[in-house]
Amino acid sequence: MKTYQIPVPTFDLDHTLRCGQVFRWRESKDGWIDIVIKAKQEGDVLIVKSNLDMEDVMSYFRLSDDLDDIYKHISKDEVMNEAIARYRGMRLIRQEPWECLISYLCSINNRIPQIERMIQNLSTYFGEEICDGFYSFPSPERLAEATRSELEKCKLGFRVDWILGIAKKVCDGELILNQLRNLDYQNAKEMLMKIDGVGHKVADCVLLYSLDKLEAFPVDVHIRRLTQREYFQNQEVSDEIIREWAKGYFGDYAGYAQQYLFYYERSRGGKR
DNA sequence: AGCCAGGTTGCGG
DNA sequence: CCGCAACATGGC
Repeated sequence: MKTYQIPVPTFDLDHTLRCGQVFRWRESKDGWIDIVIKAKQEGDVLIVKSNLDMEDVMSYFRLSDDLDDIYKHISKDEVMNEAIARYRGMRLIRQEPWECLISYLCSINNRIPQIERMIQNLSTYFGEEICDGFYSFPSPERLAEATRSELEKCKLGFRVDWILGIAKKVCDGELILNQLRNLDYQNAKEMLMKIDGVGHKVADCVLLYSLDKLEAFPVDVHIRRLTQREYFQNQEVSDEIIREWAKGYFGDYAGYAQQYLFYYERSRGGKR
């Protein structure tokens, strides 16, 4: 276990881990913990304990993203400015694509606590025990050799066959997720959407959260509700219209805008 | 009890 | 291209 103290100019660990993009981090008395990483923030310093190299930690938290420049690009209106003011320092996280894909398949027509439970179940049933009580996310190989009824124990619902199918594709080399990084956004999205169970939303999530496509703008119920209310005068417009609008309105960093708006919309509970 | 949740698919128009 | 229901699970 190595310890890093990383100076971070514009960064907020709490917002970054609470905004709904990752599903395995837990908050404890002394900071945050994932399977192999512990992290806490003291002022402008991020303190990390992990076996990872420093550069991997920097990469994971996207500490090289120029947030102030990104804010300049997406600060288009009062709604966006309010979201930025509230969550200043929130960064996207660069996730591992395989885990990201399965995680967002679990997100389909689901709630966050249950998504977290499914991922926890998958890990304890099919992952490897790293240290007592902590299990890694299962490998594609391990999931591909699982039976349907074994997977059903994880309470995945109708997602079981999709997940099995994807695991097999990855094992066969038919789907090489990291390769999609080399394609542009449109082409990578087309490839992802050939996968059974992957539509626009899941594809955009995987592209944004794990494949560095910052223009991806995942449209889910919350983003749809907020966008129609704040930008379309309560008109009902299709998701395709919303995606096209976001691309033109927010530009290359639409994905960052999406994350701020998503968190903003989800945490305005009760406030009309 | 019925509706909804970080949707997708397959169907009929 | 559009809208629509079904899909498994669980919380309110």
